[in-house]
Amino acid sequence: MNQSLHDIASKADSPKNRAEEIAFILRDEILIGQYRAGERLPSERDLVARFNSNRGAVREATKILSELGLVSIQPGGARIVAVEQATLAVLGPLLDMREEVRPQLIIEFVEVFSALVALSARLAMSQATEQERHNLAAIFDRFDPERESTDIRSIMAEFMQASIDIHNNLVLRLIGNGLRSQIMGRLDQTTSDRASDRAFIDAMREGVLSSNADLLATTVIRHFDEARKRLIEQAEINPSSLRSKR
Amino acid sequence: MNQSLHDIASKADSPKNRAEEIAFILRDEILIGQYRAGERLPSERDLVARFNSNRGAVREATKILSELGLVSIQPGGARIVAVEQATLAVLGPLLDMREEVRPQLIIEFVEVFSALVALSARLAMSQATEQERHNLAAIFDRFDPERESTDIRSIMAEFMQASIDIHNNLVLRLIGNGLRSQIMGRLDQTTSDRASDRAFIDAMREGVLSSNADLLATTVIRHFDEARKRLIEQAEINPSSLRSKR
DNA sequence: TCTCACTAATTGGTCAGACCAATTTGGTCT
DNA sequence: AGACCAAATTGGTCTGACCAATTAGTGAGA
Repeated sequence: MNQSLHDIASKADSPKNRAEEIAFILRDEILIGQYRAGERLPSERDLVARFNSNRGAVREATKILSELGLVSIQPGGARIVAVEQATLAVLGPLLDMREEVRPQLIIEFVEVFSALVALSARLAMSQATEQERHNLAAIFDRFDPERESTDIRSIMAEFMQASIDIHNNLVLRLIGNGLRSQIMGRLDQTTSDRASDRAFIDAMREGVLSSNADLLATTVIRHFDEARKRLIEQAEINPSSLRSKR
Repeated sequence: MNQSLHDIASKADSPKNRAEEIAFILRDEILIGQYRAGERLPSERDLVARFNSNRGAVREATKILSELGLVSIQPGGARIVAVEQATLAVLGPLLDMREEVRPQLIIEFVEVFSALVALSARLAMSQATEQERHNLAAIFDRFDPERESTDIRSIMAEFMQASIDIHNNLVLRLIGNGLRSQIMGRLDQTTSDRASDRAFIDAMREGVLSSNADLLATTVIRHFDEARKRLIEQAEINPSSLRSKR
């Protein structure tokens, strides 16, 4: 019955219908590299035969792939597009499927996320009311070094969301949505230095309460920098082709 | 015959088939606010009647909307989702359709883009070979204060792409793709101080050649900050509901 | 009058088969 | 080799049908 917790936590996307089922299979095959960029996707009729389905469903599936930016559909044939031209929505599947690139990809995510959280913090500080700053600070009070459920990662995520609610930058919000839905929930549990976490959290709370955007932003960046270094160490211990071709 | 130039430049998306045609119309209606979030989308059969089409095409259209994150399709009916939960792909249409939010949206874009270019510059500097730094610097040599075709904006865009090619951060690249396809080409021509532009470009070139990531990043941020301030001034002169609800 | 259970209508999901227009392909001729 | 042409392939469009799940409506009972 209650298998939802596990499913949602890890490999997230379960197809809602036949079209998505087909689309996800093809998507994964493309991400694995089974087709090379520029190559032709099998024709709709071939896919119908392969999946024992009908053209309607297959067409909806290829529509999805096209929307992901993974294929380019034209009369005469559909062609595979390089992953580098796709949308953020391929990140999740990429994390699930390509174990070799996973460590590197997570590091790259941290690099970007760090800058975005720092930016969001600055923007929020520049226009937060006293009430909003107070609410923001309250997020950090949830941190409890004893309890694992309140790890710094979820606090960071919540802080990101809350700061976005304050400055209300739609561009930042949409990017945040994409990153959250693709990455969060697919990250491994990592052990971090709780004392160090405590220090970061305290610094951030102080930054928020004193409306010190610089302190806040630099603390955010320092925290993610530490996380990044830990990730690099792990990746080097377990050398799974860091900095490899994708 | 050669109408492509104009079309590509402004309102970019011309539907490739009936499904996209329908999808774009519905998308725009949703973005305009014709349906409120949570409301039900007309049934597929109703849409068939309205667009004089068939269910296949209509279903492909709603599939696209679902992929954009604008509607949530379930057996029993499809519902409109809040714009804030969509993907980056709604930014372009939003710029095209909602004149009132356009200035604010562009400012928000600049805020985010600034941080991302700065990040990209830092990452590139941290691992660029001498050859790569040289090529990067060459981009700035294209700037010519006399010729309008080489404005600082296109140089910045090219620098962003080139720096991404160096550090090869996929997350950053995908976000960059999304922003570029949605925003670039929809920005108005703005007049900027060519002398000031010259100064920024020179500083960036120096930053690149001396591998001074801090100089490079702060210059990028200063430039976009100036651009942002100009945009705010323009928006206040032409007061089209800045900081309004979306 | 309200609530709940049941029924009927609506809706999305799936499927088969057909025709068109454009592209692609393969062969032919120069 | 290269240009050209005809045939096969491919995506685009359309019709009509049936199923399963949801929703909305109705009526019985409290």
